[in-house]
Amino acid sequence: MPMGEALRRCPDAIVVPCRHGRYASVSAEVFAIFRRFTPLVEGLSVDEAFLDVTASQALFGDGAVIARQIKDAVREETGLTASAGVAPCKFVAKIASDLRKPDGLVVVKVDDVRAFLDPLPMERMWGVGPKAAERLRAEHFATIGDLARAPLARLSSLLGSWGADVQALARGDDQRAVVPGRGAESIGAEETYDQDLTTRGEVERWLLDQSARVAQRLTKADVSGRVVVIKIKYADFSLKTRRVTLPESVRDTDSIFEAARGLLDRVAIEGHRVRLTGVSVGGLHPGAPTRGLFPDARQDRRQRLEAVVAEVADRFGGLGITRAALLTGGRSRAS
DNA sequence: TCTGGGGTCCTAGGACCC
DNA sequence: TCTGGGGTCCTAGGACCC
Repeated sequence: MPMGEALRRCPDAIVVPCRHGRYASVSAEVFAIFRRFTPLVEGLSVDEAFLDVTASQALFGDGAVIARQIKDAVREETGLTASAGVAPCKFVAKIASDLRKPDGLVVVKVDDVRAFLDPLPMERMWGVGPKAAERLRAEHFATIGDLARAPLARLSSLLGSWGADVQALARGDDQRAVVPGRGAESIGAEETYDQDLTTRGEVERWLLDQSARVAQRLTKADVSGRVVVIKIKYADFSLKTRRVTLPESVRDTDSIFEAARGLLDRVAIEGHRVRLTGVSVGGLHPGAPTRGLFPDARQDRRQRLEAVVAEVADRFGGLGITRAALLTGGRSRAS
């Protein structure tokens, strides 16, 4: 729930700030442990990854042995428990790892895949969320086995072109390879406000703040992007997104904010109650922008300014340096 | 119960070009 | 001058995941 609501209900609550930097560094330690066993590590999120250990078994033992070693190393070196699933394909491994959290280890051998999947509720499947589950349930589907056995035409009429993929997965047929080193495809910042924003000025101030944070993260990750997206959620939770593809990629606060402000002309603000705003940059590629929207000298200064701001934030936490426009008379964040 | 913040992927329609 | 198919890019929205 929004922090404001939590504190209303629980005025004596102790609020502990998130430590994203800490989570990132522990995540790096854990991923480094994974890479001791195979270079084929595909990160899924900060705390989850696929490992292809097919070629590592001669060195370390079979999948179950490797999973045990990784769990032990993670516990010894970071103090964290980890859950693992060992299976012939990604889809089954993912389900297996979810089954006995925390500190679980579930092994599914090739010949046991169908027997393992069949009785599980279909909601266990990756990609079957509340909406799809509701539709399937109405047609009396309940387990993954039901999906595996259904006439394909029936699944296709319910799920469209996705039906065939779902059935293949339900039968344990997943040919997808483990693809290491996939970087982020977009980087964004957003906030839900404790009190709705009602004026364009307030919304712009937050978009500037969010643009600055995105610029910092882009700079730190050494990537730039051409697509700028804004997100506006109203008090009734309806959502609007507007995006623009720029002629050149960007990564500095001013360029991102200028694009965001332009997009703001295309959504209604005055007279509406805005509960959330967000800015993100996609279409990412490695490195600084090759050519900027501004003359070189100016672009160059912006780049250097952005690098310094990122470094200060890195050393002192949060926005060590910020813009004067962000310091005056605004409303506080919900969390 | 009403709803964090960070993402990914897919679809459908429109513009544009050859 | 009109028509059509195919490809690509862009945009908005939705479902889903951690």
